[in-house]
Amino acid sequence: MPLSEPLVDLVAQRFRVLGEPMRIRLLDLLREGEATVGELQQALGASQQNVSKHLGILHGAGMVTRAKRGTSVVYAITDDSVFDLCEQVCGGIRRQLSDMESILGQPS
Amino acid sequence: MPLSEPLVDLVAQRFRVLGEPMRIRLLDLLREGEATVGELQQALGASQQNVSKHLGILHGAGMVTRAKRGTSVVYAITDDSVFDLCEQVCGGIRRQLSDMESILGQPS
DNA sequence: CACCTCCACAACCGAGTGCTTGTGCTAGCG
DNA sequence: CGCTAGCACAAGCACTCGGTTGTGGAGGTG
Repeated sequence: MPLSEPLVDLVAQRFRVLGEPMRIRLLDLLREGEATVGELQQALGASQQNVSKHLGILHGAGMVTRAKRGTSVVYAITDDSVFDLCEQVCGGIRRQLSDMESILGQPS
Repeated sequence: MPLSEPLVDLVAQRFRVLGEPMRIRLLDLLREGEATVGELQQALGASQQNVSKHLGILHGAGMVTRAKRGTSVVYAITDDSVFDLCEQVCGGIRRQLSDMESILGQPS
């Protein structure tokens, strides 16, 4: 049976959140542990406002947690299952690359 | 160690392809087997050009295969692993919903 | 209290994208 | 050969979105 329309929208919205390189990089940095906005900003070399904006989107999607510690704000991964998604995607990319190489390796 | 920049872009691009409701619906329809553009168009109630365009994007990402059969073009899922991704996302959505309900079910 | 740090929110702009309209091309059919 | 069906490509338009700039507020520090 086909998926319901609202569920389709939710799934698409979730994928769209992960469809930005900077957000992928933020999640990848938070993979090693919690970090403040300043630390992430320095690690990425981006503006503070931009980093904060993307972190807000990730927080709105429930993928990261926000906690105030002193004057700083600490972000952390909510659920490690996000990395399973990235792992599957990386696996798919590797598979396509190997297919490409096997084709290029045997010219007509 | 952090992910390399080109890999981050590839992963984000892949997620972005799945970040459109209509493409999710197309993959969901193809889940039951191969189908022509006209069949998918009728099932979705969308324009033929729009369906063809999204199918082209899915084909460019290597997620569906294209084959000409008579005057029609038949599309099919390339790799079933795409559905594992959707399953994980749906699982995450269900988890968040249950968390929301558990919070709303216990008012302060 | 004055000052600075750290961060989030809002407005703006340029680029990307989804959808529509229009068109051309290929394959079957009488 | 003329005609239709089925599909992909291209241009145009409206919308979304990512990035920058500007600003305000919360929380330490002297």
